[in-house]
Amino acid sequence: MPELPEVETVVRDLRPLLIGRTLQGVRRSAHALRKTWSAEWEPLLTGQTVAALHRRGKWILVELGGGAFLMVHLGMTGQFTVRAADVPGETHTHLVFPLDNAHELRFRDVRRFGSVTYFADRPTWETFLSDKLGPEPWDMDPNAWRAILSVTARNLKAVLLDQTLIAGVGNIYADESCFAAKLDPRRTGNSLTAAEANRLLTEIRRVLTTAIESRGSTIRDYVGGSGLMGGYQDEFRAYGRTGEPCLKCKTPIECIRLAGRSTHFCPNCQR
DNA sequence: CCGACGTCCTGCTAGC
DNA sequence: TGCTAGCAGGACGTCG
Repeated sequence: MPELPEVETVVRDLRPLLIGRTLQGVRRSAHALRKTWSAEWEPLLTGQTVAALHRRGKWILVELGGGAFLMVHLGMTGQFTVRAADVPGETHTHLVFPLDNAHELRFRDVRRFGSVTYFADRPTWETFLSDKLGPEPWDMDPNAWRAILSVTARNLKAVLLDQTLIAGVGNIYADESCFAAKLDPRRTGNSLTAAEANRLLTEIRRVLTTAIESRGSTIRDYVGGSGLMGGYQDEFRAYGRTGEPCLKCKTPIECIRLAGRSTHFCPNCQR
């Protein structure tokens, strides 16, 4: 669910709520997350002060004063929020970190595709992510992007969803980026001209930046770090608009299955 | 090696 | 009105 703009919003929301706060301990539910939470981490975290929050792709990194990190992935339905301790926890809250100010850092995840894991230091998580994540969209060198596309027979949708090629794009923003770039998501990477590849990267960056400014998109579960919903769902031009008229040419938006995901596009504008 | 597809999990709803 | 098949912001393992 949460893609780069939603994860970035969570991180920005959490910074003023978490930095300088001390973790008082850990409470957890009986349910297993995608990656197992280890009880051995709990004494290592307790008493640690939050020094910084970072985002890399769709991953959140909570940097602790002692040099260790909590690495969080929200999966499809994850929520990572700070709430007053006297506000009752919602169902599917799997990890609770009481803070030193009568608040709690809470990880809630209905489908449990998300995870929270502990890393002893920065090199350890950087190594863990190194073979999983390509560059951030704004760090992607246009020459490298053209090279990536030129050597693959996969369709654009599959390329955009592949986190090892470019980090942070998910199902919503893949569709919105293809629409903005006027490219048919069924096109193969190696069919794009250099100009088309450049256009796609430009539009990915623009769409993601605009979505961050709107605090991301709330379809169902997503909320920011303080519980606020996103606003970019009102700006969708392709995603979720099946059968509705294209906002440019009135042609009904089509929905097909691509890379195993529902894919929305305008068959007239996107070529 | 690359690309396609099933699987993990729960909740909601479109369509019968 | 009531039921259920199918689908949902993701990632990863397996198979051909």
